[in-house]
Amino acid sequence: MKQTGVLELAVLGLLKERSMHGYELRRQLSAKLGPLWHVSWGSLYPALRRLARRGAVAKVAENGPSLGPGRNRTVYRITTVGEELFDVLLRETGAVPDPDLFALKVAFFRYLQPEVRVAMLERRRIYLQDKLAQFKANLRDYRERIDGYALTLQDHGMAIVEDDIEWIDELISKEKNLVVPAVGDKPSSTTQSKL
Amino acid sequence: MKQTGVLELAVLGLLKERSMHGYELRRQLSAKLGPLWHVSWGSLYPALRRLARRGAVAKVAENGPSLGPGRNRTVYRITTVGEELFDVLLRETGAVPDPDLFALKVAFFRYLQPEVRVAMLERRRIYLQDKLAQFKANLRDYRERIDGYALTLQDHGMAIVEDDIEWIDELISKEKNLVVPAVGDKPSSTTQSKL
DNA sequence: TGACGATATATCGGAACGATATATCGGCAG
DNA sequence: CTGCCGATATATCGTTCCGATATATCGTCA
Repeated sequence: MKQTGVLELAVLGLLKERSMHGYELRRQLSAKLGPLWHVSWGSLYPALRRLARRGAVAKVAENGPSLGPGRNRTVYRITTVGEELFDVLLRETGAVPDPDLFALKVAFFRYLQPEVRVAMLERRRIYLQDKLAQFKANLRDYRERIDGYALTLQDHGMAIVEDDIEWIDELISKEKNLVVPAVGDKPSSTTQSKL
Repeated sequence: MKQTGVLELAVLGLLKERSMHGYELRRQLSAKLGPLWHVSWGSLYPALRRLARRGAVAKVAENGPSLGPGRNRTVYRITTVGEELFDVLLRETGAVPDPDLFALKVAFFRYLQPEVRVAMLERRRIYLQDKLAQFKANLRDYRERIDGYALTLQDHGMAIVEDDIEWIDELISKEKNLVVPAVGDKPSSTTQSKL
């Protein structure tokens, strides 16, 4: 059951913006994520089929001669079932250990309310902090028994996780600055954020 | 064909140190890499079988009553075929896009000569620099068309890659300091590295 | 005209994962 | 003493995802 469903979320989120065929789906995705995640054909087309089988996406009537290069295109649109599925997948509570999946969720943050965004970021923060603790516990137990290469590997791993946490914290504080001030607060023009 | 062979390399490298059964293989691996990589049973045991089928590992005669808790253990040892395979996999030239695989290779650096280590690190550096270029090109082309979340995602992705490059550079310079000075060089006691 | 690269979809085989099942052992709480 | 729990240990199922590869058409430029 490796149904992380990362492909599903990606496809649905993009089709939410507008209908597309597989090839363009991939282009749009790599525009959004850059080299962070490279979708392979061997996963994209099957994912599209799975979604179609589930009724989450549907083929758009293909017509008109000469629809540009490639010609043999199958344009998909998202259905109401798909919209609901997208919402479920996006809001899904849980640790989200897969970095690709988390990145995707952030890429679709605009579909979430600020509170939900913050909640998700804080969940991620806890996960990362836990990972950091695991690194420390591991080094405490095995530092003597591993060589310098394994050590620098884990040290660098920790540094990356720490960077991740810092980034998450920045995102959280940006989100909080966007929340409307409570009654009685004096809004200051210097706290504006233009994310 | 996702035969990155990351499991194969891991198992062979650990069995090179000493014979072990599956459960302990996993413990040793997580000691070496910490939470960097978590091997699942669903991949470890099949990998062990694949290696056995290839003749790279063999079962050690299992005997004696009461061999500790769990009891039903199958201890594997590496064969000469396995030693050769390990060498091939470890030295294998190529981009190594999979970070887990690269981490593993570093974890087994002690089995490589310093020149080979440096060559591998420099290959990795090129790969990362290329990735950075891809980020830049992608932002150049699409910056206007993506939202702030996608932007910060890619920015952070770049920062991580830059950190990675710095780390690689540190490793490279450490390796170079370990190389015996050329004839005519005055060895200085301050350039010692105790990696 | 024909070579070439971009566009477009499809499929195959295999690797890895998460979940789960099963069984035995040691320890310790009741 | 008994019953339960957690650690030890192996195994398998179903699914996802990947890399490679095949196939075909279109536009372009020599």
